[in-house]
Amino acid sequence: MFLLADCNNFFASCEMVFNPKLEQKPLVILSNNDGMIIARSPKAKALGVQMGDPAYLYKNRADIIMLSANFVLYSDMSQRVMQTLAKFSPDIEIYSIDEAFLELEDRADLDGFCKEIRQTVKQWTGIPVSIGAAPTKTLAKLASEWAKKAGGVFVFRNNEIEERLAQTELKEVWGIGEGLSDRLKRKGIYTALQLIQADDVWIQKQLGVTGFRTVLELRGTPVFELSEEPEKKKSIVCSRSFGQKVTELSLLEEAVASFAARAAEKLRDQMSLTSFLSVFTESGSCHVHIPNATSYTPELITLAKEGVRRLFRQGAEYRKAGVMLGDFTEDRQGDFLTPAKSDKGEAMKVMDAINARYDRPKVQFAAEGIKRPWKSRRSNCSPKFTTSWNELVKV
DNA sequence: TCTGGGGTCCTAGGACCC
DNA sequence: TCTGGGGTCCTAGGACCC
Repeated sequence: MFLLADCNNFFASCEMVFNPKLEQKPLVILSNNDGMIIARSPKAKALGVQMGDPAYLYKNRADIIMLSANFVLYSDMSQRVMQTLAKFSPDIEIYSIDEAFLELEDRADLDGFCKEIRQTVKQWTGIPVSIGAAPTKTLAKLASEWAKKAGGVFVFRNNEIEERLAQTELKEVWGIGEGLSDRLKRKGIYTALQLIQADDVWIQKQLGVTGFRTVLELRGTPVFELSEEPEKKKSIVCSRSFGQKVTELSLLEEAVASFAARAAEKLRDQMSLTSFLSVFTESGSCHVHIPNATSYTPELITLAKEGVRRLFRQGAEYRKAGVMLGDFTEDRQGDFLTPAKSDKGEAMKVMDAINARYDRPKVQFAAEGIKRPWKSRRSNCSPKFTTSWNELVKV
């Protein structure tokens, strides 16, 4: 059986753990730059606040608490939840910041086991989770949604498929988004049950092979396996909206240098080298092939700055920019002109180690800027309760 | 007059996920 | 006036190979 453990209102729940007064209030968490709503507490949902709503819609609502996103806190809390879940099965796939699949043998008391998991996560971390259990990952995803209305746990076996799927709308299904859902509706398919009863060839034609796999899973045939090892990324992006419009080239250079440095950190973290860099703004992009694959921040900063100089137009107002890395390798293909050995890698290791160890100020490159007027707005952010000695929760 | 059959790689765009 | 930041996979079509 596959279990999907899904944290309820995850970002809002993280805030409530350290500030229980928030439990009584409509609470929303804002995206970077405080632009839009990316998480809502139950009370905020009850008021009709939608995911993705722009923040300004609620600016004058004194009853709604709005917090800037505190991703440092959320990812630390996520790790605690995942470590707790891993105690219950060695076969665990961390699917996203707030979801994990577990795979285990079916058992008569599976319902009780799921309740125990839920209880333990709540007690050890403070985070409420919903758990769905089913013979396939796609059905487990559905079950976890039903769990939210069934006391937190829902165990789902093959003999209930028809009955349940008859009441399941297409867009609730993992892998079927709004586009495909609308397309199928126009063909007269409204429920998941109608979909799994359709003709195989027809389904493949409408949904492609990915959609067909989803249908097999809905029928109770496992297709998607648990992937326990996090795959290495094939591309890495770092992009941000600016806190204020940027019109000066020097500031735009600072920003992309800083994005390149963050992307390079992620690249070294998965021990890859990149041979492709792209710089982009709202109005265009500039791609560079890198002959000697690298993860050395200064080289990437240089390329990013060159790229943005080519994109820059005097008089234009820039609201966001980003850097993307791609075409990764693990080994450098040497050439006669590049020294085989250098201390570049060691320098990056030391820098990464210092930055991992200390909260702030971080070691950074001068090119990333000091004052950074382009930084995203984060006007109402909670402390880093669990990761900064200066911001520990006070009791 | 009549003209095959089998591949690969790359890219852009679309769809989806959190 | 104000609206994030990441990722993945698949497909079709073009270009090319023998």
